[in-house]
Amino acid sequence: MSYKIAKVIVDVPTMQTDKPFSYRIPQELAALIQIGMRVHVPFGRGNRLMQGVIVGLSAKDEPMNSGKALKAIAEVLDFDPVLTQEQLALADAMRETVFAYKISILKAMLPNLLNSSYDKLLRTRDEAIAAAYFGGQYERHFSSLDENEQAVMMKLHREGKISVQYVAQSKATIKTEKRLTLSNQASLATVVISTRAKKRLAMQAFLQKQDEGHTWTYRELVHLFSRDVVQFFLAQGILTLSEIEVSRSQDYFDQVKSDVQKVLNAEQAAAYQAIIGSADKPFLLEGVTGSGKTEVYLQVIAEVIAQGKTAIMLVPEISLTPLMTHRFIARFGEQVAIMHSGLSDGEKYDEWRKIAAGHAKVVVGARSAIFVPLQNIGAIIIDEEHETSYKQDSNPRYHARDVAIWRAKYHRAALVLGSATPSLETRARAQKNVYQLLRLTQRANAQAEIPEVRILDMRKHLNDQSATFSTALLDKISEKIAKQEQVVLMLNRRGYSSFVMCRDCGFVPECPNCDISLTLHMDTKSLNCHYCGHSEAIPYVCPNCQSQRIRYYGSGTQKVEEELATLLPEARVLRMDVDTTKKKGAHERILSRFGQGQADILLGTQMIAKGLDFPNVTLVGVINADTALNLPDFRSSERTFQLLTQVAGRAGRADKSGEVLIQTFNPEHYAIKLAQTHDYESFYKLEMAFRRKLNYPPYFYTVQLVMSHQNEELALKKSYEVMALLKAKLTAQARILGPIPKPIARTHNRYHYQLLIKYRFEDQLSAALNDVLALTQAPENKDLRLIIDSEPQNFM
DNA sequence: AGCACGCCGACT
DNA sequence: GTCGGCGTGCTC
Repeated sequence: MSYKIAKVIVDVPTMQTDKPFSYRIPQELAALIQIGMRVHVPFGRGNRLMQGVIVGLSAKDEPMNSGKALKAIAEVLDFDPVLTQEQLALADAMRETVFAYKISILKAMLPNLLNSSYDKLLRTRDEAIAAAYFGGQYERHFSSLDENEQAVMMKLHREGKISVQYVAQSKATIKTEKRLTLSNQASLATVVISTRAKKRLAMQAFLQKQDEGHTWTYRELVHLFSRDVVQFFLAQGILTLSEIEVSRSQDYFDQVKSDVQKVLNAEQAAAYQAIIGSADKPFLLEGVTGSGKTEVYLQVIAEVIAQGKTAIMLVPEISLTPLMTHRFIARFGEQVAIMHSGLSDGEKYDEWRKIAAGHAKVVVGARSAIFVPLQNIGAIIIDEEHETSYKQDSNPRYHARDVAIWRAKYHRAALVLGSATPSLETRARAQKNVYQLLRLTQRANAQAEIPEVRILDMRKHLNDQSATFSTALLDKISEKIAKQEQVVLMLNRRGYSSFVMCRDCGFVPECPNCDISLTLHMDTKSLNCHYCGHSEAIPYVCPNCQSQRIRYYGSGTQKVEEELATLLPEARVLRMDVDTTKKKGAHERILSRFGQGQADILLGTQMIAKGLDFPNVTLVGVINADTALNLPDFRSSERTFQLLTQVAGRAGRADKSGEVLIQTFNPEHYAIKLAQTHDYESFYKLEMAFRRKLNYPPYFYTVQLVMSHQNEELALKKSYEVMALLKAKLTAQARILGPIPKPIARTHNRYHYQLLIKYRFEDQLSAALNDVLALTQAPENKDLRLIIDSEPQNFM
């Protein structure tokens, strides 16, 4: 059977184009085309070429465009489908729950490089134009012209003097590596080298010991000797240069020693048996810090691979350090593919190709790795299941956990959600037996005791010299340093960022478009708005009081670092935050320096709470436990509890016992008190009671709607309209909160109002939300923007 | 998104 | 009279 019509979703993310369009399949392409391939199709009146994805094929040949002849597919971009049938089915399912356009969902499943960028290729036959604008050529890419020239081109096009062809540039490239081969060892001895050229002589001696045909990477030899010396032997014809295709991620397999399975304790073994035994329902693996969850994951994956299946392992982005990935590589070698945001687009593409080709059996990655095109999945594991980074906070607003549930069902794979402090939603499902609860209550390393946690009431420990440090914490730090032990200090970053402040009048520069202070960017020496990108110079004189004492406080951590330097001048401090870890590999460098004892104190934000394990750390200090508690978010207690519990687990993991000091202004708060005793189950019960009383998740589902408009009154007025529409459509049991202004009420010069729907059973919800969408599509609401976020994780 | 169609103001 | 401003609506 040959297909004549293809259903194509085009890359135009709007409500009106969010449906398949029918295209005729030309005879010559009929044999090539398959569902899941990318194509270029002429779209719109101008027939500009758009990228699209084939989601269906049909053998019917009657035109389906209300009488008009169908346009034909212009080009097929792939030799093999880039989206599997499973992924297309998943996209259909996501469409129902995630309010996003189909094309946005499909694009989220593909590596960026496959979303080609568009350019226009200009052609002319007019020699004068060719000489004037195209440098004597008859073709020129539109994007290579400057703005003025582009305007001229548009005019010439209107006059018919040049033709325009749309070209989609595939950004996908394949990386090569330079290699050097010892190809003429015989003449090595006869090469004339001055006795003063020590490096050349050294390399000559080195090469004489090697066999003919031995190959090194160019980098390797240059590193060993120097570029000039290598070039010398290359010029002498002793070495020859070649280039081979490499995967950009190859290098991380070097240096990793392979590793064998550890013996599981009774609890771990029971969990392992349960997980490999059945895939009827998802598992919640609730295990205290250090209980060896990772070893359970590793052995589950090993079993899955032994059965000829594959596995996905999700970890939060900030945990995805080499330290972590090495454990997987050490166990599974080159069967592992790593996907994280630190990779360049090219590297991600290489990993994706490796997975699509079936060369990877295990994928370790952050949120988006849940979409990888693995076949025959046997297990999906989500570590630190409670992390909010599993929910994407831009379109499509999916939760990796929900996608995982869908995929696990599709493949009949085991799904494991692991955490020391599960999200209430997940823990509640385990309560109701929707998930099977597995517990690990003992530390895998039996000698490592749970550290003692002390709470410091900052109201009683006020320190004359510092608002940040209580004397108790400072004394403890000095004590540890004197004993040559190490200290980790954590600053709860929420509520802090780098900013400029006048020390005389307290003036803080704010964004003219958004209600937020400008953040400092030392790399560009400017003040930038985190939301709208507004940028201005750093002031040297306070615009408010003309004082010259206007200084910057880097990130909160930078400010604390300065304070530490005056309070404890003898301490060597390493700072780890977004500023110091921006560069690739910086994260690891800081940690390895700390691990080698090059500093006494590691000062950082949330990121230090994750999985690090230094035997010499005997004190963990939390500088401000409560800044997150007062945020307008019903999950703030949960977040605080999770963070404190996690960071407390960082102390005393080996033979030395650890201490944890938590500074707070809310010492009586249950989230802090229960974190002190590592009592997740009590916290769960207490927090559930609050959620029940206030009708929040997990008792109720939530949907957040954010309306924004340049005009504040209109934003509010439209919000009320939306609310009225929802009220009319939904049952009386649904609660609608708001509209209230967002905590940052204005960004991009737009005012944001939010509504929160809390509901239990609303079969009309989807219809109601679609009505809201339709309302915002009306011409008079052109300037109104709407975001629909199902189960929002952040209310800021 | 981007492009054509269409309906109003400042020019030869 | 016409050129061109950008508001509106549609794209197989």
